Amino acid sequence: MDKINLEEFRNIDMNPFDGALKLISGKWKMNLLFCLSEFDTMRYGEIKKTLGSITPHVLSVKLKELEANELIERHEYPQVPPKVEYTLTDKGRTLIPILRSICDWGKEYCVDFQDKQE
Amino acid sequence: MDKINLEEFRNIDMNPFDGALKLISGKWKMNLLFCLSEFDTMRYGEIKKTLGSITPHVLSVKLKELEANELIERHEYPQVPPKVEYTLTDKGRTLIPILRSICDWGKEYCVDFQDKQE
DNA sequence: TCCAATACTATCATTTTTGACCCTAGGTAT
DNA sequence: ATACCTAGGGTCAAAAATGATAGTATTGGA
Repeated sequence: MDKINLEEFRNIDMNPFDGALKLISGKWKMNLLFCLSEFDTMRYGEIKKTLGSITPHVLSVKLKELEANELIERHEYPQVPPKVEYTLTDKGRTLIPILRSICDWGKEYCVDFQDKQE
Repeated sequence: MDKINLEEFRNIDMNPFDGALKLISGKWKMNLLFCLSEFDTMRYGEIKKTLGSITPHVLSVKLKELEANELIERHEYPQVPPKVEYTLTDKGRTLIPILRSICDWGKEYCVDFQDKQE
């Protein structure tokens, strides 16, 4: 009787949210962005070293995706051995506050993660 | 000659960042949190409807993960047909600013995603 | 001549994530 | 008696993401 029309009970536009996620979600992507937000310029090898367990393949795939989405830039120096530097673009830099706040949140709520492994 | 020790060129503590990601990354998870941040209380069916393409199985898996991490709470009403409501916990609510800023970022930088499909 | 250095690529293998589909409980309305 | 309602669970299957491993190019130096 007092049944409401469930077809339109309430709605939300997830598009901008999904759109953002499409660019920044996926393993390693946010880590890469965070790295570059902390250290303006990094070479391929430095990133790899900093992330530790990422494989070269995955790293280059992710770097390419981020570059395709214009969040990072690739600067190649014509020398041997090769030297390639990565930086955030202006668009990428607008993510810095978000990345920082995620890190801060982690500091507050995920500190004891390591030690809790029994 | 001027070779530096690459073993310690620079360092960063990714732990809090990774810790945070561990709780909120993965498909659907942020969407769920975002949903619940927009609508304080939602029933299982409402969430499913709002997210559209999520399957019941995946939805319940994700809800459980978020609950296990104390980001959301499950309130079950002893009635038939069943009624279960989900809300953010206090801890989960601390994510709201982050979720909102991601959405805002998406509005600014990912608006034309839909139309650009040719 | 051969090795070192760097930033990758290519080719699989594997893991992780996601989805399809059907099933259940147990009051209520028909 | 029986279909209906909701919030899932169970069991595969499929797809997507990630990983392992080895290899390439170039040039200066031992």
